[in-house]
Amino acid sequence: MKLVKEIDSFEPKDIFECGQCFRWNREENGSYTGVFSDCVLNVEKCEGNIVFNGNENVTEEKINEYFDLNRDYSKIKKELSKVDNNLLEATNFGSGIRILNQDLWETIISFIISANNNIPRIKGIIEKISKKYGKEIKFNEKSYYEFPTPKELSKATVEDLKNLGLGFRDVRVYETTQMINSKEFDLDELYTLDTKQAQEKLLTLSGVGPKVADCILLFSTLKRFDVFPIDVWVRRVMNDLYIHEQDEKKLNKNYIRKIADTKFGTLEGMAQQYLFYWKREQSA
DNA sequence: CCCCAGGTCGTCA
DNA sequence: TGACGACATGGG
Repeated sequence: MKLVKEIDSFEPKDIFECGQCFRWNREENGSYTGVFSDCVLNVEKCEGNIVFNGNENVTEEKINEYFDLNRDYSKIKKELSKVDNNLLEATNFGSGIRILNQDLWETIISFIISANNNIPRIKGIIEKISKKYGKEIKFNEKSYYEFPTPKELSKATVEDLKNLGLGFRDVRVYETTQMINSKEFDLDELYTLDTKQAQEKLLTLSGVGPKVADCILLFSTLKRFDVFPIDVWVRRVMNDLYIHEQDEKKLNKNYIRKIADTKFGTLEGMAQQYLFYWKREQSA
């Protein structure tokens, strides 16, 4: 299928390289190709329009949902840019960011793998998992692979996972997969909980701590903006911009979170993403 | 050889 | 609670 849309606040590079997703890759012409659910899709910006080119499973409805097209990002940026000059600059820099509605299960496993890891390697591991345990999809003569279902991934032993290069995360991915596949952990229940409760429930999964839980809440279909994932980059940018005191407070996550709460309010998750992308691209 | 990467977990005070 | 080291792997 092919679809052309005029969309405000939509820049492929900003969306796919702001750290929220791991299955999108840049093509030579600057477009991006990726896989979500059973869809393979190429996204390109041409003279202000967004061109979507995908396999037969892609529909406009799925695109609207996945790319969060029913949300007014101009309004969010306007709101955040009123906070201070830092956010003004950060939202201008990443003005084409949209927070994707990614599959909850896939997001959980992806961010467990992200722990103490770097983005290129995270992408490589997820690709290997998909290739080995997910269904093949053909698109333009090439093979792509769906991210495996819990049932499909539950066939992987700890040893299998280790061989894919997961490092010390092999046991955690294994245990969490078993918990979800057996329904001991109910994914659907998360949607019924408020953010705080959902956070606590996510923490019961193996390999999910505060940072990973917040990323899951922010980047999946759970879509909570009232979280503030703190990793090394966010800590760095928050220290640089807002904390000019002793080293003790600089290292304190709760202190950073409190500043984020009071400054950014219920949009703190969005603020985090603009700041993360801004800071990381600058030092790249 | 070092250090680092979208941290979590177990342990110990 | 809060600090601290271990934990695999690959790239710079």
